[in-house]
Amino acid sequence: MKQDTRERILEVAEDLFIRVGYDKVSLREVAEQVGVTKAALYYHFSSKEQIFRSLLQPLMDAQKELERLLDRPMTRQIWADNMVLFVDWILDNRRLFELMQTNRIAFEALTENDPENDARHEAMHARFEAMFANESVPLEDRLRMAASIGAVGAALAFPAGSTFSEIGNDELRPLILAIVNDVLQPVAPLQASAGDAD
Amino acid sequence: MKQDTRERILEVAEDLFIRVGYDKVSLREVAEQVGVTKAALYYHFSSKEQIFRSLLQPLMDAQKELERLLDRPMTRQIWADNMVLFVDWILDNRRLFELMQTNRIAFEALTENDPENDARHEAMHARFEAMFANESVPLEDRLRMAASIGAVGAALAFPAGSTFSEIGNDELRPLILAIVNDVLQPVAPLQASAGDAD
DNA sequence: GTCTATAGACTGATAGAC
DNA sequence: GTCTATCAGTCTATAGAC
Repeated sequence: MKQDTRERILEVAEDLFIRVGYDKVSLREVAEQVGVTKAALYYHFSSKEQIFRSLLQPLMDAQKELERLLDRPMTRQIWADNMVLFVDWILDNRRLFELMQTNRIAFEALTENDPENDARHEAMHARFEAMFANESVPLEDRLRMAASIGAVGAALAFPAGSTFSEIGNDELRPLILAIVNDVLQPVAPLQASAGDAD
Repeated sequence: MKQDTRERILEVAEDLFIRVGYDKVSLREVAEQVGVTKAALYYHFSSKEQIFRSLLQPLMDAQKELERLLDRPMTRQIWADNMVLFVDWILDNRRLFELMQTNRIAFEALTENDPENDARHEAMHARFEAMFANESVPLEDRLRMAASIGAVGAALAFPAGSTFSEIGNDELRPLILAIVNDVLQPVAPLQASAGDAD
């Protein structure tokens, strides 16, 4: 029953960071809920930031893949292909995605202090901005690309409470892909969403 | 040139809250950038929270209207009508919307301390949750309603920098309404987006 | 209206006993 | 590995002079 303390810390921290917010959560609060003292936390992690970083590690890893995807010429069709991968990743990391959504600013500040990932993260930001500002792509297309991300985000972690959190991935996936398909309206329908259009 | 100090405080605070985050911004930082001392801030506002609250006041006011809209039976068509109003409101309050998006948690915590608006805000939350959990409405429809909000949000305040902030409302409005239309696929096309479908 | 100075309450983090 | 005790730093907010 008494699992590894390190993992209990991560669980409690993730829960509090999502519900209360990273900045507002004190280590005293985390320690209390885990059932140890603050000092015990510092045995397992070198800082509060390290706890946050540990939680976000899978996201940092996925960033490398994302970088590769953003390197292709951006058309609606290619973007639609990317979105399928994006949706699948999010479905496999729903809590993590929620953590990132509710602590966007703290997450950004994090990478700025990270000498290793900072360059990569900043490059990714620049790539996004360049993509959305690229006037050789119709404004409508760029808007639809941005909107498709937002649509997926809201479906999986709606601002006002995680409303669809009890719906299973198998049920959500085709519905979300169909929505993405409708937003992007690519030439060919997305896999798994064929025949789903209205 | 030297406008009212009170307004300069609000401007600087809004900018910093959006870029740095409400929790991370200290009043010392705000005062410095305004060109006064912390104490001067307290002459104009009773607390840090009051500054935030002043910035969010238009949003609190809009909440009453929102409440009315959510009180109708929820079909895709009605939701589509609501979204037109929602898009128009956001287009008229883009900075404010950005402030709310980047400080979602701080915003939520705010209303919890507000005896007047707390009941209203909580009721609105409950209404949203009930709406998205209402199993008499097809899951697909509920997902599309949530997604339409996210799509609009991302188009107007994308996580990675406010990318479309230099595009004018007149240009954005029909494009965004067309996207909403595609997400919701109501029986009749939305106004202003007719003939825009693929 | 704005200042200097400071109170009072946290916070993240460390030292050292067990 | 976990504890008690404590430090140094930062924050919001206030008191009182000008």
